[in-house]
Amino acid sequence: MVVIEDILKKNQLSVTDGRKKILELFISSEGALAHADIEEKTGENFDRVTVYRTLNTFVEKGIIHHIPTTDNSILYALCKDNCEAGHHHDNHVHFICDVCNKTICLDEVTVPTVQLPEGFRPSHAEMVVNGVCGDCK
Amino acid sequence: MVVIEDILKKNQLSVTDGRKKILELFISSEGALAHADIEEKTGENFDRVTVYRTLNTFVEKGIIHHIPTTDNSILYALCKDNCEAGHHHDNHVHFICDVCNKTICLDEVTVPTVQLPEGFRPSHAEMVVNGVCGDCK
DNA sequence: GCATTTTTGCAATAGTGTTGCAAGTTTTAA
DNA sequence: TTAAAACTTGCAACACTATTGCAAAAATGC
Repeated sequence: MVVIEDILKKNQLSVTDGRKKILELFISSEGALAHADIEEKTGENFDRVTVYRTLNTFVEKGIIHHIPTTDNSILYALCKDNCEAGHHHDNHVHFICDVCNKTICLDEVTVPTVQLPEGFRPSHAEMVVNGVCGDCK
Repeated sequence: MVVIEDILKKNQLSVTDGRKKILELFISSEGALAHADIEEKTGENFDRVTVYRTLNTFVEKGIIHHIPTTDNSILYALCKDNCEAGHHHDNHVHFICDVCNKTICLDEVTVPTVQLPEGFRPSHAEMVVNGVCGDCK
């Protein structure tokens, strides 16, 4: 797939097998992925360390973003096109399905602003909703 | 302090040095605490395992609750009185100060409901706001 | 194609959380 | 007050997750 190489090149990254494979995984998967998912789905082809480094690189370049979770695991999902290196626009709500356990970016649902107490100034807000997703209902 | 022992007894827990010390810590600290904070602040007096088990016990009994974080660490904070074992009422917004790094429960700010896409049914929502707190402003 | 730059894999290390078990402490109730 | 029962603790061992340094390998630029 040429498209995948282009994404890497556009972000000034060397095109390597590992990066292509991992990026492909993100593109073809609906929900968010954890490090463990990636290791599993890429088979035994890559070193754990390579996966970690690739994920970090992708986050730095703004190709994927970090998703907050309630249960203390790290999840990643593809960024939309308006994300740039070091400046994410991922202010949407994340949804975790209690049934299929997928984490889904609700790109069309933005995090609402809340009224904070006197003296508090917000800079960023995250929201995670649990429940049953459209596929599992 | 007699009050601390009463809290433990009310929750059918044996009164031990470790539990008293850790509960005291929570009561006297403003923000949320991580496992590491507790180990640090209780000195070398307790085993790591004891701290883990005490925290789990407190969560089960509804004395403290789990706070979601963006950065994959586990934080705990005191529950308000209306929390009971197995049934938390901690649906308030949590605030993380970018300056002092404290995590604060905004008990008076409840998590807003958002409009989800067709077919999604929510069961629970968490919200974490970053920014500058009242003390650091 | 060759030199430079970047990435990878390995080994080692650190952090975090859990479990089994024996020893110690707290509770209960006589 | 004391002894048995119940519970908690500390230790050792283990598992999982993540990071770093370094040499070998691959990708890039010319």
